[in-house]
Amino acid sequence: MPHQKLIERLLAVSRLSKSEQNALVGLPYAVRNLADGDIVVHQGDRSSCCTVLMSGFLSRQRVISERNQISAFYVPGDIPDLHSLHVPIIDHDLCSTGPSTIATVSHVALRQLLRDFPALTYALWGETVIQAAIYRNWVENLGARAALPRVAHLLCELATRLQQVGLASGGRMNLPFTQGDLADACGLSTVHINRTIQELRRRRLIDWQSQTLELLERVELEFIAEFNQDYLLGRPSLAQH
Amino acid sequence: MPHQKLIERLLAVSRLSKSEQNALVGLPYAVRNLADGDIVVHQGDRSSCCTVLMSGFLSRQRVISERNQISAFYVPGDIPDLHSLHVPIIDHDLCSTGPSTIATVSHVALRQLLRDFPALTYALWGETVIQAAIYRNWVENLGARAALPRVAHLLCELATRLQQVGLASGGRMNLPFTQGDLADACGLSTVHINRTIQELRRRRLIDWQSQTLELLERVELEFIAEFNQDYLLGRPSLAQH
DNA sequence: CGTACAATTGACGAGATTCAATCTTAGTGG
DNA sequence: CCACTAAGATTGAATCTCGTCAATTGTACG
Repeated sequence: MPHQKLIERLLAVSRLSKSEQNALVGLPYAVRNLADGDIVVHQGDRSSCCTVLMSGFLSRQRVISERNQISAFYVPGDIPDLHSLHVPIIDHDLCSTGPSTIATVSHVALRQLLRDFPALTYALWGETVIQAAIYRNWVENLGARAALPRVAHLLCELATRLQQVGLASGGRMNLPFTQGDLADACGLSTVHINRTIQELRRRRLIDWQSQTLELLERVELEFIAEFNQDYLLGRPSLAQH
Repeated sequence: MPHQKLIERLLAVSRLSKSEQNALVGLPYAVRNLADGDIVVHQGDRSSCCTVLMSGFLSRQRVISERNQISAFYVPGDIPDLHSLHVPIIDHDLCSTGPSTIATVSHVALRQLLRDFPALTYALWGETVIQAAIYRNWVENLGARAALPRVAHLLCELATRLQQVGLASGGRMNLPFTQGDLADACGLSTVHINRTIQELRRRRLIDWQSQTLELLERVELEFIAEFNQDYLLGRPSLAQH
């Protein structure tokens, strides 16, 4: 399987031996470049391979009540359709937000790998556990937070995930999202997202221009968002106590 | 591990050999009875065992922005804290809604079992995949649907999950939830939940009294909710084509 | 330099919240 | 068996957050 970012992520979450890492690296894969808006997998497709995001961003989206709802963003190192190994019918569009690069690995090859290295099964299960925790936090975000803390929470999450794979330092990151994308993810209208972002700017909490987002007052922002990064760390045990 | 409902669920999702089923059944466990409102696991606890819900309902909840947000309901056969095997620090309260019975299985015993029967690792991973799909649907529900379809969708989901374990037939089920519980799950106020339920009653879509919910016009209700049960089935492949 | 798309702004409306009161129901003790 | 109590369900009124509509401005790209 490709790419150091995935290995980085998995190592952050699980302990993998050198041979397991090598087996991952040795997986056959195909690389594909995507442009903004390209759809990787369509809703209804039957999938026979998994996708590893190598660079850029993907989003999972589906039209609900005539509204395009984004239910997940993916950053490099993520495997957005890992679940297709269990449930091959895809029920969302997976699409590139900004240009991106992906690698695809066939289910067949992946299953063989997991048979040979059971610890990898466990490690990938751990990936699913973290993805579930992210969804859970989105549920809370959409269910309980007003617009400002809701947007703040999403930005904190993205910043932390990008940091984990070395794509954000000092709170600065490249983010090719439009305000419409944010609106679709936060369950708000573009108009209201616009006003919310302006408010975040006015309070000097963020700086966002020409696809570069900078979190200016990280502590204050995380306070407003009630953000706690523990759910993104596979091993909070190391961060605690 | 205890209980036929879990086996039923796992069999619905994965193929398990007799010996694997027997190994599951043979796991040592402790049974506990809970009263309404009892907390199984507290936010912040370090968990050393997993919980299998045998009867009744559990809910996962946490206070977000001074609001109690429920991010999941669990029905018999579910393992609400399966993820604690990977991330032992629990970041939500898990509490009994109505009386319930649970069985606890130590992580140690479970890990040993998974070492002996790799197929069970895969099967439990599949459980996590389904739980993630449920979260994803909640994200969409909270992000995109107005109150009426939102409540309808939740009721359809619960009915389907209860059906899977034989606890709902003909759309009738025992449901010990208060309107406040629904409100916490749907991200709405109790007042608005009340009005929404009245509207569902007025349209003769549901009948709900003395803890018994009946879905009267299932097709119509699912249409309003845009509900599709595929995400709850581990093997949509069998339901399709 | 025009075109298309994203961002911004203002005015208005609707869905949902809040507050507060009342009604209903189930459980309790006398 | 019934009054008493507490929790849940219901109702009305006022309010507010956020959505919709529609127009305008800004910006990247050919």
